[in-house]
Amino acid sequence: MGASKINIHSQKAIDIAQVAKVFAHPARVAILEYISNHKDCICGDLVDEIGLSQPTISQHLQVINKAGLLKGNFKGKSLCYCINTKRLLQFQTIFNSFFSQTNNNCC
Amino acid sequence: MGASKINIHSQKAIDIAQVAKVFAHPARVAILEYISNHKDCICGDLVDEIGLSQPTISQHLQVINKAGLLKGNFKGKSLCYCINTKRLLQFQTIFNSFFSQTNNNCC
DNA sequence: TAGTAATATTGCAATATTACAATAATATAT
DNA sequence: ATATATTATTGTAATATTGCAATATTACTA
Repeated sequence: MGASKINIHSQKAIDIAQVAKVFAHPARVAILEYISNHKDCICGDLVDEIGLSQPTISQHLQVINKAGLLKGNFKGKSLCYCINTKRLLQFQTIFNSFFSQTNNNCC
Repeated sequence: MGASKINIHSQKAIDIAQVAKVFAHPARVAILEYISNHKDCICGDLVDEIGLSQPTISQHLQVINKAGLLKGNFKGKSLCYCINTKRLLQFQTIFNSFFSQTNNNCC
């Protein structure tokens, strides 16, 4: 019982849900916005900017990264988080195809 | 402490996250697809189609409904669930504006 | 007004997510 | 190599989500 009975769903539905989950938390939305608005890639101050602790930010970054949305130098002192533009476009495509397929009206 | 520290985020980020949450579960994606693919609005067999119990489907429908994505006759025997096209388009607009704003590349 | 057929609500259990303190790991500079 | 500055990981607690059984509600019909 309980949560997560995902094995009964189609792969397509699972994929869409997984993409949506990345954006399903305000912190991750804010992180993505901040990164994209700072071309100098000084991303260490996400903690100050967003107001969550460093481990929490790191966790959210991991979620974003696992979804393939990050690019850059991930290690050391002068690291650099950037948006993976190609992947983001894929996400947009997935969403828009879902939207256009769903945009019927029967009543 | 623990979860939900949403008061620190911008309204915009919260809005996007809330929209995303609707699509962040395969069952809800499947429900939306099923409804949109059945113009006759015979939606009572969502339970059989998706493989979750009636209360669970009802809960997911409630989430979708609270987001404003449903239209139709919600009560009685011959009810009818339909997609609220206008609202869905709003969702699409919100997502696409987020995508286009975020689609930078600094590396 | 019962009876029927459908969805909604409630209560509860299991899992997932979120958040942070403490610690570990990594790369740079001295 | 050691110190420093940064991010990642681990452990733990709290909240949120998911799912179903049991029950309530709702509208239609005879």
